[in-house]
Amino acid sequence: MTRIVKDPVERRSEIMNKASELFLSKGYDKTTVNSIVYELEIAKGTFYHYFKSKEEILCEIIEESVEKYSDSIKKDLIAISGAGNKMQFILRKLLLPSDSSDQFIAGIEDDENAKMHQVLEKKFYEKFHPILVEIINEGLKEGIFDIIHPVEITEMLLMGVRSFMHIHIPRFNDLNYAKVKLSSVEELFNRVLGSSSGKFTFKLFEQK
Amino acid sequence: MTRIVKDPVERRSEIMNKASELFLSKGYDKTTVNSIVYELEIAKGTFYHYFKSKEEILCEIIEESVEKYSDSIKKDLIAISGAGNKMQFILRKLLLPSDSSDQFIAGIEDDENAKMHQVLEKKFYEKFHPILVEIINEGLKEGIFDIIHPVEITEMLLMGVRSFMHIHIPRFNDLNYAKVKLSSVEELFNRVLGSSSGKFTFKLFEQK
DNA sequence: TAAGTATTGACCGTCGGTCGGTCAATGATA
DNA sequence: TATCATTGACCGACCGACGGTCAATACTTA
Repeated sequence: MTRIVKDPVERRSEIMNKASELFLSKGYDKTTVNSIVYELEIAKGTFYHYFKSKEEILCEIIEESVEKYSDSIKKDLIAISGAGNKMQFILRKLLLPSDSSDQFIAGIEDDENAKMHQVLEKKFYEKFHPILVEIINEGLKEGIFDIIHPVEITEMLLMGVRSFMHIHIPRFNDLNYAKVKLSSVEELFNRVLGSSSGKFTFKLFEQK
Repeated sequence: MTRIVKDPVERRSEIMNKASELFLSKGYDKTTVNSIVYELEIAKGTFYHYFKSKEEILCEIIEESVEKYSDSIKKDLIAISGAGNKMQFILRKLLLPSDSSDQFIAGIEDDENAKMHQVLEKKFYEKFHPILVEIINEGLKEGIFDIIHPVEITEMLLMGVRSFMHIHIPRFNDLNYAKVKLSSVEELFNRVLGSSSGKFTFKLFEQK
């Protein structure tokens, strides 16, 4: 029973980091508060001094994760001109896990992680829906998009594409497979945003 | 401790019915196996004689529920001619809770029901995706639809519309609200299926 | 030294799930 | 018809694991 006192800010993030790690490797349900506490060599009471429940720490981890991710994308978007290019950029980001420092976004095993998945998708929607709507409105002003209900249609597209990702991304190392799936997304967005009228065409792949 | 023996088939469905009732009213997580067993006045062992886990009975309930629902829609579809009409019919069914003897489909409170929601959406997708793809292929042959990747795009649309439902249906008693939301779905499908080319136009509302 | 707070870990209630065993119906045997 | 072995529906005390609590305790700071 060696008692170690740390800066509360540090301790708090220490707990969050370990919890993240375990949630990602073993899943939310199968990660027990006891195991978090055991690996950090702290008492259970310490955990509950910083977080009021297991669910709360999950929400905070995901909130932080999604926010960091969306902030970095927002920053990149500033440097891009034109709604068409912005939309293309964000679609690539959403579909290609790429440089993800954030592993939560790319995807988690769905079974036995229902709670985690639910919280993630909700936060994801909250952060990205406004971004997409803004881009679309910009495109409407530019006259390259053509759509009557941008808010609602973006809702459907965003959630649809997320589901699509969860189904298919695990197989994206097969390049032909990935190509067909990404072409489908291209087709969907080109049609829906009215850019098939020729004003703009999405290409999710770089041209060779 | 009065021991009552029943026809196994009857007992089994008795347990499933009570579990359904409780899952819907209190949610999956908050429904304990003990409470199911207590209300039926049977022993816990009896429950586990019929079902190997709490999750198993959830899966069976939802499987049965979704299957019943999709079967009834399939039956109705036979009597409808033309892919356009079929698509319109099925969209209405999916978006308007209507006559739902099946309460699971219409929607369940999402928080604290992550598991239930996950299982439901998966089954829902499995049953309805093939139906939609078939209708679209029919429409392609008829020449009224125009789409390159029907399988993939149907995946995205189906899941997108489901999410959309879960967000908005609770407020569908406000008619103006419902009208805007349904118009959005109309717009989405008209565009995506190429029916904006004039060959077919969806109308989710009856014309006045 | 007093107040405040970070830390401890024994303890709690509840949950899903187990298991040895009971009992009535069934059907073969003599 | 009387006997007995077999089956499987049913029972409920019990279990381990879980998330969560709380009074005591050690450390920091004013």
